Amino acid sequence: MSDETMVRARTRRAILDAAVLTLSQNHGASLGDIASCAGVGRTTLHRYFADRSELTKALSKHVLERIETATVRAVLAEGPVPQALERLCQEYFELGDIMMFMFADPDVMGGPEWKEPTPSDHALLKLVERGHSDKSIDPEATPLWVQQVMWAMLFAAWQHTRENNVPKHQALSLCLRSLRKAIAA
Amino acid sequence: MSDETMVRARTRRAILDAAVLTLSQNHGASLGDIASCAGVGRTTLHRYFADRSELTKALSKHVLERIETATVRAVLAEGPVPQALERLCQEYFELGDIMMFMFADPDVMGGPEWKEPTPSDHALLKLVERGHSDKSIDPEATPLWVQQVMWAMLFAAWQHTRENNVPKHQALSLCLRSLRKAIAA
DNA sequence: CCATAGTGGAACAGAGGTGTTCCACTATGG
DNA sequence: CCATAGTGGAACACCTCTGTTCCACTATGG
Repeated sequence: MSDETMVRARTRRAILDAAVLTLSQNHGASLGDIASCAGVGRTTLHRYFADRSELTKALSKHVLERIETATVRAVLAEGPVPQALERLCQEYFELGDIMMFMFADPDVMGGPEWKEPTPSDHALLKLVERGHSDKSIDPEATPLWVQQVMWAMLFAAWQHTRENNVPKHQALSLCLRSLRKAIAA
Repeated sequence: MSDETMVRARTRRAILDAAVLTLSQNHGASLGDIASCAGVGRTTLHRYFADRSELTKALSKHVLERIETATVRAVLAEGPVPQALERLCQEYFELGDIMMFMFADPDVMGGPEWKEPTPSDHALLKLVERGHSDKSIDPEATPLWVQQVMWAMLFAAWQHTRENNVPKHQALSLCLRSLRKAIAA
């Protein structure tokens, strides 16, 4: 796994990134579309991922990893709860294509690793509980609901930039403001 | 168009409803899937909609109509702004499959009638402006952003019932509460 | 220089969806 | 009763995507 050549690692990464980008725009894209988006022959794609299901599996793992590292970077355990949640949103907002890809292609989130809570889920759970303790989060808002609302708001922000040609920073600003108010005590 | 037999009108409606239901769950469903979900032969489906693009077109129109009637029922011009928005959310929430279908199948929203603002869009625009006038809506929240957030919250609520087995009334209650707070002044 | 890793393209068979035609069946109003 | 509207299913050719095989090409380190 990790004893791959530099070249192979780079190609592998290029294919995964291209898959995210292509599928985020066109859910029904063919493997040929993905390959050419990655600047790679379809044959080469099959050398790295034998069939579509394997690509999907790797893609799922790839997305999870990106989310995990983004969550870690937000250091949710530190500072006031509202600010921590804001940092998390900013990190997730940066993921961009990854996010829209998740919404556009629900099949990828069908694996067993998406059913059970990830470390990210746990970190957010703890954060919300902390917010309940120090009265900074609406007691009616359960951790699961906060999570749903956060992703929905991020989706809204990206959609806002796409459809209404709003600059990213402005969309993010609106997103953070609305989310903060929505779940405030 | 309107001089259809009762039988044909019923079958046509059954196919459209089945298409919404099927495609909301499985974006890549085949025409055969849709036909059998409607309790109809694939041949019959082709009698009503020559090819897939015609079905998509009719589906787009169907969805728009459902949204329009829901908007009308919310009588946005009457009563306090927050309550009016709440009524709108409740009406949209009732659409259920229609909503999730829209998010699951962006292709349907690609037609020209989705680019330019619909009567529903206009009604919501006026409502938000009224909310700005009487200080009941956050002045930073533009009509377009309010719209994005509303749909995102509705999506979150439906997702919340699907994934977390939360009763619909509870999800709707959370949705209304969070939306109200998010865009309040 | 050359052995090897990495790649692209052509070609193939298989699977599944699509659109069409044709025929047999059922129900319903005149 | 029977003519007609409405339907379902089988069969068909067509298309696209898929997964695979095979061969020729390029680059790079020893």
